[in-house]
Formats: sequence, structure tokens, C-alpha cells
Amino acid sequence: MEKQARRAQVLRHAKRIFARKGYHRTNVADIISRARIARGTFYLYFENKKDLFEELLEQVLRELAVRIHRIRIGPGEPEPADQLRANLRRVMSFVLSERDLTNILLSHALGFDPELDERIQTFYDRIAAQIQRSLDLGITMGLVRRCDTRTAAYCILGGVKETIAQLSRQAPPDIDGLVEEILRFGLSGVARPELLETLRNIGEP
Amino acid sequence: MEKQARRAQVLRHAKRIFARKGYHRTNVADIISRARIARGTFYLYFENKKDLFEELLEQVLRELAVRIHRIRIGPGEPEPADQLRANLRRVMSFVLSERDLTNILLSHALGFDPELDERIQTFYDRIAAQIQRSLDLGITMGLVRRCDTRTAAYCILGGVKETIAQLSRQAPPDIDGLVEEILRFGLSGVARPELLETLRNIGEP
Amino acid sequence: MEKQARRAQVLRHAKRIFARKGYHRTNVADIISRARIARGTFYLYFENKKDLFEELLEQVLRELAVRIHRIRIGPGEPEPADQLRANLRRVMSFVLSERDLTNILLSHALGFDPELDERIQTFYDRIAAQIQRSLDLGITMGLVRRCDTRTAAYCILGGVKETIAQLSRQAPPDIDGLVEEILRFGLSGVARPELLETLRNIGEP
Amino acid sequence: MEKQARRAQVLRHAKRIFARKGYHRTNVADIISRARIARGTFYLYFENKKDLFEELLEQVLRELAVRIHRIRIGPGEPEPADQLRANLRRVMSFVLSERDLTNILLSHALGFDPELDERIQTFYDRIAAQIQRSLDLGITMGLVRRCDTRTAAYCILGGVKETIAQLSRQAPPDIDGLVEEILRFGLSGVARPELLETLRNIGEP
DNA sequence: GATGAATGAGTCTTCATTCAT
DNA sequence: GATGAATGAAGACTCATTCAT
Repeated sequence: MEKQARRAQVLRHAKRIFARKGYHRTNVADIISRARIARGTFYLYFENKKDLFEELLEQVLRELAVRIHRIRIGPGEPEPADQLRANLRRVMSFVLSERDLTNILLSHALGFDPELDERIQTFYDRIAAQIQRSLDLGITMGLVRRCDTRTAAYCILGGVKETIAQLSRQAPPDIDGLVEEILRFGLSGVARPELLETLRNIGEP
Repeated sequence: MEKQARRAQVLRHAKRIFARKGYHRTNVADIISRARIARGTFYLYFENKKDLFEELLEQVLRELAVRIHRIRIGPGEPEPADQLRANLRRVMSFVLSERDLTNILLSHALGFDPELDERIQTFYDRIAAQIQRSLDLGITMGLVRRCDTRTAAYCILGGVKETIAQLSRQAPPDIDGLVEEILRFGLSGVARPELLETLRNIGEP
Repeated sequence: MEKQARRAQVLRHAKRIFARKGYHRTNVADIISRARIARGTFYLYFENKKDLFEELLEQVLRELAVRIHRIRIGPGEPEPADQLRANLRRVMSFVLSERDLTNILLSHALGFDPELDERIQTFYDRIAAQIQRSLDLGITMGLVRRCDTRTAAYCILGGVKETIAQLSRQAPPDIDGLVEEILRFGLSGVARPELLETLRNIGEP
Repeated sequence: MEKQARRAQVLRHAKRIFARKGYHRTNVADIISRARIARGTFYLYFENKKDLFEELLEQVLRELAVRIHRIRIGPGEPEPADQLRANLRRVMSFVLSERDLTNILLSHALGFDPELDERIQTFYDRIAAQIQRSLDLGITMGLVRRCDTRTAAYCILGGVKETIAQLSRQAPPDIDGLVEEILRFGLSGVARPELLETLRNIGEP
């Protein structure tokens, strides 16, 4: 498994450089000098520069997707709000542990290849759709106020993305507190006003 | 001023191409062939390719900044919520009228030059700060519930950005309705629960 | 027409280098240094290295094709043998005046691109077919002995090609004499006419 | 001798690939994957890629040379024409049995290395010289008409080469018939014997 | 002997920018 | 001012060959 290790090594270095300089300002020369391999070795492990970049991108998308669980309703399932909280925590802690990957996704992924743009857009759209479905479900269950859930979904997604962007820029604060703050912001926003009295206590002792 | 007209003409063409293909995939050749000027002429009007791109970027940032007014409290001033609504409307209608510029800002601006990244980040930070100040003010005035206004500000900013991104992708829907939806989402989120009863009527007859 | 002149200049230099070193051992660097142009200038005039090479090749094939006239029978037309002689003379003098081109065709054209190989093969096949048609006509007219005209055609073509190859290698001799020699060989072979009666039966029962 | 067998195996595979794709478009990777040996192993058996190619080339030249016997005059020797016929038959049947080698010689050998070009040229020159000597002898013996034997030799060589090239491209026809056809062409040309009297004066004062 | 991962020199090609006309 | 031919630095990628295991 030496070979895989070497490959992972190159990926690790490339990740860091791509995160700092973006795709276009990163040369293959940069990567190989950091990874201390020869030019040809690079092409032994990766089809080309774009291929490597895409692999990193796929990696973030995959890892993020894994951490976002569908909200489940039913006996034995945690409270929806708790499921949301868990989702956010998983995402946030991943972001913190993989700032470079996050940075690549947020700052350098968009706009350099139509196909890849599509790929990313689809990823976000899927998440937005998932949020929207949860909201629709919440309305049915009487937990969420009536609203344009599509717009609300994008507002929530956007809010999370922006907070994450901040997170990847600055020293990592108290994740749990941050998550609570976002949750409260989001929930109070979409919850049915009549239920606000009840929901207000979510996440508080 | 013939010269200024010519220059504007080039800017207009470049804007469209940059919006579609991004900075790196757009050649000077693309621009000059669209603008029907000679290669050399391009450099009479613009320092270089990057310069032109930055000018477009400055343009969006400027236009957006102009449309975002500081919330003012005082006798004779409109309700804060109405001021928010007006801000959002101005921004949204600008986005709709200048989708290419918006697209450049949202999809192609980040990550190709550290200096420019800084410039854009500062722009967003300034807006976030402005939102945060408004929230802090709202708290003081008893309109906004106590919360981490910094995080809330980024959530609001993110939500608006994401909605705008959607807007620039799809056929323009009912802007006013969209604005109300965002407003309600945001206000219900940050407003003091005790005031929700009152705020709920915002934007409704 | 300055531009065409420059282009022709590059073609001229490239022709010489390709003739001496072949396609693969010739670098773009070789060509541009000989032609005293910058790297980029090369690509201003030619799609790429292969493109330039193919253009030279097309040029030889075209020039040769133009010099090989179809044998015409009819009142007012020269004797067939004279038409053959004229064809050979035109081809031979072209070869002499364009030794580099000839060399490219004979030594470097084959086997570096399937498509091009096809192109060249087709060219030769067309000439062989033309010769064969003339032979068939000659048989009909009682000028040519009965034989496998297809094989005879390839023998004639091969003989001419080989002589040309010699021509392009060595100091140019008396072209007219050479042409006569080839003609006589093609028409009557090497055997002493007096002995043909005997030899004619060779290999036949 | 296991080693020799292995080596021959590689040669066999390489021969086929070189014949199809030529020297430059054939990678060492192609060869080793076909021969199912490791990269390093290749270099145990051959100095380098060129070396292997040259070995194949030497092989054809050697095999061909072996099959071309000098024409011998004397009591107990077969008729010169029969000796010619035997030569042609040996060469032709070798060509048929080793089409790949023939193809390498005819299509891919020339023009990729000056030294090798020289080698091949010398080979052909030697054959041409041999033919020429035979012709000169034939003249002395009164079998061959007076002519420029050098040119005639190249015509004969060329005719044979071209026929062989056809042979290696197409389905193998009746070899013996082909040989007779070539022989007859060489000996008596294409003109009807009855007309030779007239034609003999062609081009002469 | 055999292996195949590693090497890096060698090439082509692109494209923003310049400058003589 | 306008032009567009010319420039050349920069960068991606290939592939024959080596060498440690």
C-alpha cells in the first residue's frame, strides 16, 4: 500500500497549495516541489492537474454529503431540531479539520470548468432540496410556519455557507455555540409563530 | 466623448464574456473580437486584462454599496423594516438588471488574485458589519432579541447572497414577493419573540 | 501581401529542415531559429508542427499531380510515347528543382500518421491506376503486349520512384537522357530484341 | 536457452507493433504490455528502443540479402533468367511470410536516424550494383541490349520494391505468376515486340 | 534475473503584452 | 489614435531510461 500512501502524500500537498493559491496560480511545479517528487511521478498518480483538483473537490463534496443526514421522523428518532444540530456539528467540525478543502470548495472551485461548476451547483441544489423537503415536512407536522420553503431553504443554505466561510478564515471559535446560534436563527425564522414559545427553548438547558 | 463611449463598449462586451466563461477562460482575443477592436486598441483603454476585470468588479461592488443604505433611526425616518425592505429591493432589482455583473462577483471573482480577494472580502465584511450594527441597535431599541449579532449578520448576508445567486441563474420571479419572504425569514429569526406578534404583519396588507 | 511572404519564408526553412532531419527529429525550435522568428510567430502562421508538415506534403503531391497528364489518344494529340516522355520530364525537372520536397515525400512522409499514410498511398494508387488505364488502352490499340497491366503499372511506378530517389540524392545528371533511358526500359525491357523471340516463351508452357 | 526464447518473444511482439504504428508512435509501454514483461526487463534484453528496432531491421536486410543470389555464368549453372526467377521467388515468399518485417523496412525504416538511413541506402545500393553488374555481364554475353545499366538497375529494383509494397498490403496472389510478370516486364518491357523495331528509335536522332 | 516506481530532459503550445507602422 | 504582427515567458505533458528492492 506504499503506492497509495505516496499518492495521498501528493494529494495532501496539492490540497494545501490549491487552497492558498487557487487552481490557476498553482503550477504542477509548485506541487511536485512541495511533494518532493519528480515531474513524471506526478503524472504517474494523476491524469493531469485538473484531474487532481477534481479529485480534491470530489473529496469535499463526498465528505460533506456523508455528514448531512436526512431528517427522520418517527418513534425512536431524535427530535428534528437535534438532528439539525447534529448535521451542523458534523459539517462544522469537518470544515474546521479540513480548512484547506473547504477553502478550495468555497473560493476556488467555481468558474473554471463548466462541467465542474455543474457538479458543484448540483451538490448545493441537492442540499437545498433536502432542506426544502424537511421544511415542507415540518409544515405538514405543524412545526414550521407556512412560507415559501424554497426561498427559505436557500436562505438557510446561504447562512450556513457564509458562516462556514468565516470559520475557514478565522481562528476556530466555540463550534457548539456557533451551531446553536445558527440553529436558533434558522429555527426562529421558519418555525410557526404559534410554536415559538415552545421552540424557543431548543438547545437551551 | 467618443473615447469614453468606445471604452464603455468594450467593458460591456467583456462583462458578458467574463460572466459566461470566467476570468481565465476568457482571452483578450475573445474580448477584442466581440468588441470589434484591434489588439493594440485594447491596451489603449485598459492597462491589461486584469485591470479590465477589476474595473468590472469595482463597478458591481460600487453599485451594490450605493444601493445598501444605512438603517437610520429617528423622527421622519421610515420604519427600520421598511428600510431593510427598500435595501433588499434595490439590490435585487440591480442584480436582475445586471445579471452578468452579479455572476462575475459571485462565481468568478474569488480566488484568482489575493489582492482582489481581499477587496471582495472587505466588501462583504463591511456589509456584515453594517448588518451587525443594525442588529445591535435593534437590540438596544428592544426590537431584536439578544443573540450573537455577528453570527446572525453572516447568516443574513449568506441568505441574501444565496438567494441572489439563484436569482441570477433562473428566470426572474416576483421580486417583491421574494424580498418579503427573505425579510420575514430574517426578521422572525432575529426579532425579539415578544415582538413577533407585531412584526408578523410586516409587508402584509 | 507581406504576411504571405513571411509565411512562405517559414515554409521554405521548414522544408529544408524537414527534408534533412525528418518530422520527429525536427523541433519547432529548429524551425523558428532558422526562420528567425519567435515561437509565437510560428503559431501565428501554422496550426501546429504537424499542420506545417502536412502543408508541405500536400504541396508536393499537388505539384506532382499537376505534372502528370493523362495520356490522350486522338487526332492532333502527340504520340503516346511522347506524352509519356513529357510527363516524365515534367516530374523529373520538378524533382530536381524541389529536392527537399521530394525527399520529404520519399523519406519522411510515410509512417508517422495513419491518415497521412492513407493520403499518400491514395496518391500513388491513383497514379498506378492511371498508368494501368494507359496500358489497357495500349493493348486495345495494339501498342502494348498482353500482360498483367496492374503489375506492369506498379513496376513502372516503382522504377520511376526509385530513379527519382537516386536523383534527389545525387548531382543532377542529364535529365533528358535519363528520361529516355527510363522510357526505353519501360517499353522494351533489358533483353536484346533479337533474343526476345526466344525469351518470350520464358515461364510459359 | 530460456533467455533467448524470451528475447525472441519480445522481438516478435515488437515487430508486429512497429509494423503497424511505426517507430515513433510505438512506445516501450506498448511493447512490454504486449510481451507481458516489466519495464526493467525490457532493458535487460535490449540496449534501448532504437536498438530493438535496429535489430529487426538488420534481420530483414539479412534475410533478404541471403535470398538474393549472385547470377552465375558457367557450365552447370542454370539459365540467367532462371536464376533471376529463383531470386525473385525467394524474396517474394519471404516477404509474404514476414509481412510485418517488410512493412517496417518499406514504411518505417527511412528517415528517423541518419546512421540507419545510411545502412538501408547501402543495402539497396548494393542490390542495385549487383543488378547492374549482371546487366553489364549480360551485355558482354550478348543477352542484354546496350543501355545505361545503372538506370536500368534502379528501374528494376524500384519495380520489385513497389510490387513488394503492394504484396505486403494486399491479400497474397499467385506468387509464381507475379514473378513471371515482373520478369517479363523487366526483360521485354510493355511494348508489343512487333513494334519494338519502330520504337527502338524513339528519342534517338 | 525480474520488477515497476521514479526520474527529468525535452517539446509543444498558449496567450498576455508590446511596438513599429 | 488605431492597428495587428511579433514576441517570448510560462506551463503542461510525454516517455525513454534508471535503479533500488
